Amino acid sequence: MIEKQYYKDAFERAGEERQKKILEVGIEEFSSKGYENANINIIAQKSGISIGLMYKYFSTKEDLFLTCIKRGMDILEKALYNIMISDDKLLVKAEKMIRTICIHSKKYSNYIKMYNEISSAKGSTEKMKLMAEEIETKRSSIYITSIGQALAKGDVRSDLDPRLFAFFLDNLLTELQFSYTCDYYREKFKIYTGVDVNETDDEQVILQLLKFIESAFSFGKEE
Amino acid sequence: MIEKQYYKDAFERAGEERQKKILEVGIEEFSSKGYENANINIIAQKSGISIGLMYKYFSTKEDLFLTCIKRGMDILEKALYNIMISDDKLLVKAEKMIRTICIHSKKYSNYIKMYNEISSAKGSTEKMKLMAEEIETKRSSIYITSIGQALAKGDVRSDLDPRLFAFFLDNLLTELQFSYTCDYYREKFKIYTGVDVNETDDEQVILQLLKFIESAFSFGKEE
Amino acid sequence: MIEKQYYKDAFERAGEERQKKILEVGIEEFSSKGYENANINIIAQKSGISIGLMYKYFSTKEDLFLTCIKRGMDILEKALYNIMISDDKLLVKAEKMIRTICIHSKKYSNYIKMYNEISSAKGSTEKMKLMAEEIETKRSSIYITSIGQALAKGDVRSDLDPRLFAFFLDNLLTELQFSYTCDYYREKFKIYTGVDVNETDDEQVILQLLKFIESAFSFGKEE
Amino acid sequence: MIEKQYYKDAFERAGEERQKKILEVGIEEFSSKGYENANINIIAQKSGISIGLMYKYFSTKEDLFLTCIKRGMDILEKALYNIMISDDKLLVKAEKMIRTICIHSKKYSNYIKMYNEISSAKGSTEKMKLMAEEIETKRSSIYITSIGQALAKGDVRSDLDPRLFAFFLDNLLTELQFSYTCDYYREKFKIYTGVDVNETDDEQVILQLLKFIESAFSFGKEE
DNA sequence: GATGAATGAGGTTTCATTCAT
DNA sequence: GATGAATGAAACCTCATTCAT
Repeated sequence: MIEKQYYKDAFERAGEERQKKILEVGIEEFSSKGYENANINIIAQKSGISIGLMYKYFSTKEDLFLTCIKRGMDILEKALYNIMISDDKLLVKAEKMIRTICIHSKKYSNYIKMYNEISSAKGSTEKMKLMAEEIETKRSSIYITSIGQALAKGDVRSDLDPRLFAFFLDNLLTELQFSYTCDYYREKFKIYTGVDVNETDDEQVILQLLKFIESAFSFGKEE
Repeated sequence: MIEKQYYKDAFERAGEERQKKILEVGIEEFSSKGYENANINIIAQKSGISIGLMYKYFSTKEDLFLTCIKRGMDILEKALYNIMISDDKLLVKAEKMIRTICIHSKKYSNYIKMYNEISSAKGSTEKMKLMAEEIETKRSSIYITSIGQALAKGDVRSDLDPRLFAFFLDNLLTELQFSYTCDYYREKFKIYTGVDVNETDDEQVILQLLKFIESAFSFGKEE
Repeated sequence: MIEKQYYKDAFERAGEERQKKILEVGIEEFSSKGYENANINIIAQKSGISIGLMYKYFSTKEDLFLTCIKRGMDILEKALYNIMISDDKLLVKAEKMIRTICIHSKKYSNYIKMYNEISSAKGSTEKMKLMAEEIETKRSSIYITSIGQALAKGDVRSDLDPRLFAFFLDNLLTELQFSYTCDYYREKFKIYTGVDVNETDDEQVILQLLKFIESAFSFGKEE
Repeated sequence: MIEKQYYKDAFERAGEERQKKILEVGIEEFSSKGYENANINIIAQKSGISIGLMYKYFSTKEDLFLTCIKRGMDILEKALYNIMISDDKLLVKAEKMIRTICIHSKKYSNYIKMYNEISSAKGSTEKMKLMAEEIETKRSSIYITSIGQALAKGDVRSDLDPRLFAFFLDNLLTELQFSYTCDYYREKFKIYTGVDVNETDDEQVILQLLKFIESAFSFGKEE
């Protein structure tokens, strides 16, 4: 995987302050209105730069969007990465990750919303595919590696396919993220559990999800 | 939950042939271009009716969209419902459902794409919420009831929260649907498993997912 | 002046009940939304008839509008006519008329609003001119005749032009009507007098207007 | 009263030439077709600018309309103001004003038509009310102040209410304006006087109106 | 007489992108 | 580097009127 950049060189030469501002404003705009309804002229204006300069930094609206996504994902990924790098057993890692996601989803809800946005973008361009590749490759390697290690140590059942189990694990965590941040998924969460995600008992959710995952990984494992 | 209709009465009076045509064209347009980029004038044109008449049938673009979604979901739901209504044990039901989803996701990919679209719509209006409520209430009741019955019969571990486990189960199946149909999720699937979803061995995916679910439900269960 | 009808013969053959209903609904729609924004389909619907039948009764939206106007004006004109037919002196008549206008403007505000609407219609068609002719000819004859009689009796100053004075009198009364009913004129009234027309002391307005008119007509008159 | 502006800042930055052109074209369009039937695309085109730029100058069609009105009214108001600022007695001022209105109504007929248009606009928005307030407050202060001064000097009868008399005076002059410019009112004028306003003897109209006003103000005045 | 389905031109407004300065 | 004026295609939605039944 190549670390691709979606901005022009000029953006790198811009001050860090300005970079940060543009991305912050962009993330706010894209996450609240969605890609199609976000207005790049307004993003420029709120960032305190001219629209002309904006196009010196990014070739298209899409590139700005992609750069915002990447920034959001990078921050989130770092948090998850630090957890997974530890020596803990898989299930301890899983627990930490779930807890982190509960906390982070609330704190960085805009990032999750953007991730939700991109995950439903139509007309997957080559750039979008690159983006998916970048984000998901990072994540998947964390999961797959961890499961692989656990498998080698005999910590988990031996008949599981590490890639597919990593996939399922990611699916559950991704949906949990959305449930904490995105309108539709929050509504869905409420319908299933009967309570709004804001007033839910996080511990109960975590406990049950851990049970779900734990058994999936441990079932039939030779002691 | 009230069965809400998003079309005007005039649409009901239109011939079945025409209804079908409009919905087909609409679903194709919405699923391929997304809500924002779909063009209602083109839908009318391709359906062989005037734009004026289109607005006699649906008050707004949103209403047409919602009607398309509902149509798609109803068809899919029926298939799932028939499986869940049987006397099979939970895990047998689960297997049948997973298989059905693999098949249906390919056949009715446009419906899934629309479902993906609505699940990331911004500015969730009251109507969108109603839609979510309708779709998810139906689905959740299938899962929750089934798990509840299994619980009563002692077929599954006794310490699980039926609502949350239903939620997790739905999460896994939803993501599987998307993986079979939506660009971003297909890319993601490929990254995790290493193969394109079109060329993957469905049996392997099904087998592994069943293992994942089976253990989650059965772990620690008293024999 | 020819008494022109703007409806088709079929409208005459329709039951009185229906005629009344259509006109009532039309007046409500036109006076509240204005000519351009009024919707003839809605008028038909609210009147309980089909749009097709509506066009059997009236050739165009304009004709329906004109018929509504006429109906409104006829009712109002009758009230004024009865006052003017009396034996009273001009100024007594004037007082009665002013009082009537205050009362009627409130009761039949929709008629006045339509009159205001037509008086600013653009692109004066031949029909509009006919309408103006009909309404204004009736009114003017009342004023001109009355002033003429007063002139003959020596009740008013001899150097006035009865037609122009009738014109000025009508101007004052027309504006008073509007002040009691139409948004813009109400605002204007408030600005000049300092109080909302709804909370104003009608007697003070009447008294002052009478003074204004009385002197205009009587000044320098030989006793 | 606050001097409100209905255009965006960008309009101010546009060259004076362009501003003038847009307003001229707008006034022509609005006054000839009325607000509803005026076409903002055509105004842009005739002004030699793109529709996009038009919307950089004015947020909505309504704002463009309001700006046109204001421009028209400002010019006219200045003319009236200069007359009223003089040392002349009230009746001399009145005569000058009437003469000015006769001349100006012909020269700036489009402005009067727009004023007529706004005075019958339905659904008076907050902006429309502000407009009314601005225009009428200026005018009323001219009349009320002048009458007040005349009252103080004993030039007019002492038992008149200056605000209401100002109101009546304005009513007469407003109707005169309309009679010289607006279709319906012209028709009405013809019906009352028997001659078309274009072929009428202005002097006779002025003379009679002055008589009407003069007596109203002077009647019973202590010599 | 009565219905109401059907038409389609037309108008307001938005916004990504360019380019002269 | 920086500005922001300018473009114009494109989309949603309305409604007077017709006509087959």
